[in-house]
Formats: sequence, structure tokens, C-alpha cells
Amino acid sequence: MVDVKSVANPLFLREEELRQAIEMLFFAYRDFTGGPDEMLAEIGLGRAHHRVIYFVGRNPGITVSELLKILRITKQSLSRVLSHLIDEEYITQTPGERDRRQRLLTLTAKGVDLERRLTADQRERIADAFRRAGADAVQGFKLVLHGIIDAQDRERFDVSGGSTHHPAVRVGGRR
Amino acid sequence: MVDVKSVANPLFLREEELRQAIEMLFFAYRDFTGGPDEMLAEIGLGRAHHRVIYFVGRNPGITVSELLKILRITKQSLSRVLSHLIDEEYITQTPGERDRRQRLLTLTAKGVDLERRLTADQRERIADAFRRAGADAVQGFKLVLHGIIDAQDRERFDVSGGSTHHPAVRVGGRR
DNA sequence: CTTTTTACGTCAACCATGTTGACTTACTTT
DNA sequence: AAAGTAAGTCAACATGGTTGACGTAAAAAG
Repeated sequence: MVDVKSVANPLFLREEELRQAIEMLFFAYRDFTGGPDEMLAEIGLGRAHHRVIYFVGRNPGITVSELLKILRITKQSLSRVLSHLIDEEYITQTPGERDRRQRLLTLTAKGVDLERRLTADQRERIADAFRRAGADAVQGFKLVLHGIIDAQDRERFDVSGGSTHHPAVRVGGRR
Repeated sequence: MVDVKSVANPLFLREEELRQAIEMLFFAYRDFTGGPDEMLAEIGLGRAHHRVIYFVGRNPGITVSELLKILRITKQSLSRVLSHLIDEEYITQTPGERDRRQRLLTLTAKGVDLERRLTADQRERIADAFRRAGADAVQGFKLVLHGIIDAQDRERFDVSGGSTHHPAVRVGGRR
């Protein structure tokens, strides 16, 4: 369990390392959401709308209940946000073909445009961080984040690291 | 800018990789805060209280304005939460010695105890993820998170990777 | 020593987004 | 025909954010 990872690794170092991670997660998330939040405020929307727009954009034709599972909020809470997005024509509903009780959700052109602008900000931030940290760090980042996510949702992600060269042992790659 | 990182890395792959990171960050943060949120609810507190307790515990004697800078909320918003924590004796204030306008904040024994219980949950989740991902992944994780954080707050963290063996190029270290 | 600035607190109103609980409608499954 | 499921709706409430205005005490500047 404790394993011989390093001689200079007493318990308080482990504790310190974990606290550092906790804090960095807080700061990173705070700043990660900061950009979109500002844009959203200008058009009278909030972070909740962003999340809906994001996941509908990502999963065109998603059902309401699938969306609820992802967001982990109640349908009443989603309803307020979703109805607004439908009223404002960011999202359209179409009845499911196999099951006509379902309302399949899709972004309109207006929705796609907003999604793109919101996500561009976050993508840029992440891309900068990836560029500075290097490809191997990115793989580590994904691997750890993956482990933080509840087991039931991990399967949403393939984190095997296919996109980078792996066979050769190149590490610490600046340049 | 685009750089020759890998032959099999067209633009849509980059895009896909970034979206994956965005989503993982959402899921990880959602689950990372889930545990403490439940505990807090039982004693009538919320996530905002947790943040205050955490950062006061981490920085004993912190001033109100320093706390505000970290949390990026208004003093009125902090006030509600902080007053409650002081009333309930999780936190004490003492006037600053050099500057007696300041209220230096410190956890009481009760506060320390709560902080410990809350953070234990998060620490365990992170520790599990670290263990599964391995030491090198952890370093990558920290490096990327560091880059996501606004430059002005990056200096709070030393992310040079001192805790693991680094000189020798050992990579992919299971066992 | 007076003035200005700073650190902190407070009152009030408002907004976004989460909750629970009860009930309805339409459709699918048994 | 009955039961179950997908989705919507109404209502009441809690948390935690915002802006704006104002107050007090102490420090810093003139």
C-alpha cells in the first residue's frame, strides 16, 4: 500500500501533495469557468445554461433523462434552464422516433454559435496549458482526472493515450 | 504554434482531445465536491462554508481581504458565510497586531475537526486516483492544472516535481 | 494634526440555481 | 386494461452569488 516509491516521502509530504492537488483543482475550476461566465452574463444566461448547451452540443439528440444523469440535478431545476433555452431558440426538441415520449434535444444554429464561442475560451485555456506542460504531462493529467471521476462515469472517456507517440521513452519534452 | 508534435494529429483530434479535457474537468469537479457536500448538508452548511473553512485552515491568521482574493466573491457574500461560521464557533477572529483593522481568522478545535473530516473525503479520492495513475502521471496532472490557473495565482504553487525521483529518466512506472 | 485611505462590517434588494413534493399528460410495456 | 416511464408543471423554499449605500475604526499621507 505505502510502497517504496521514494526515500524522501514521509506521510506529511503525501498530505501536502494531496492538499496541493485539492487547491489546484479549486483554482483551476474557478478560472476555467470564469471566461464563459462573463460572456454568459452579457446575454442574460448563467453557468447552468452553459452546461446544458455544452452537453446538448456534444450529444445531439440527447434525451432529457440522459442529460439529467450527466448534470446530476433535478428535472425541475433543468426545466427552468432548458425551457429558457428553447424559448430563446438555442435548442430545439423533436419527439423520439422509437419512443415518442422522449424529447430529443439539439442545438439550433444560434445554439451552435453560442456553444462555439463559449467553448473556444475554455479550449484556448486548456490548449495553452497543454502546450506548456507537454504531451506526456497531458497524458498524466487525463489519467489522474479519470481516476477522480466516479467509476460509473469513467467509461465515458477513453484515456488510453492514443494520440501521442508512446513506444519511445521521451520525457520532459520542451521544444 | 501548431508544431510537429505528431504525424497523426490533425486538427479534429486536437479539438477532440480538448473537449475531452473540458468534460473530464466538469465530471471530476462534480464528483470531487459531491462527498463533502453531503456531509455539509447534514450539519446545515454548504459548499461556501467548506471553502472558507478549508482556506482558513490552510492559512491560519489569514485576513478577510486575502480570503476574498482567493475566493473571488464579494465581502457581502463572504460575510454571510463567515459570520455564521464564527457564530457557530468553527472560526475565531483576532485583531491583527501590526494592523489592528485586520481580523485574522483561525479555525477553532471544532473547525479543525470539521475541516479534517471534509478534506479526508477529498484527499482519499485524490489519493486513489494518484495511486492508480502513478507518480509520473501525478506530476503531469499538476503541471497541466498549474497552467490552467490564472497566472496571478500560479505562484501559490510549487510544481517543480520535487517529491518524486526525477534525475533518472524512468517513465511509465508501474511497480 | 487634519485628511484621506484602507479594512472590515452591515442593511437591503435582487437574481441564479439548486432542492422537495405533488400532480398531469402522453406514451410504452406488461 | 393496468402499470410503468418520459417529460412537464406549479409552488415553496434554501443557498450563495450580485449591486449599492452607508458606518466605524485604524493607518497612512499631507
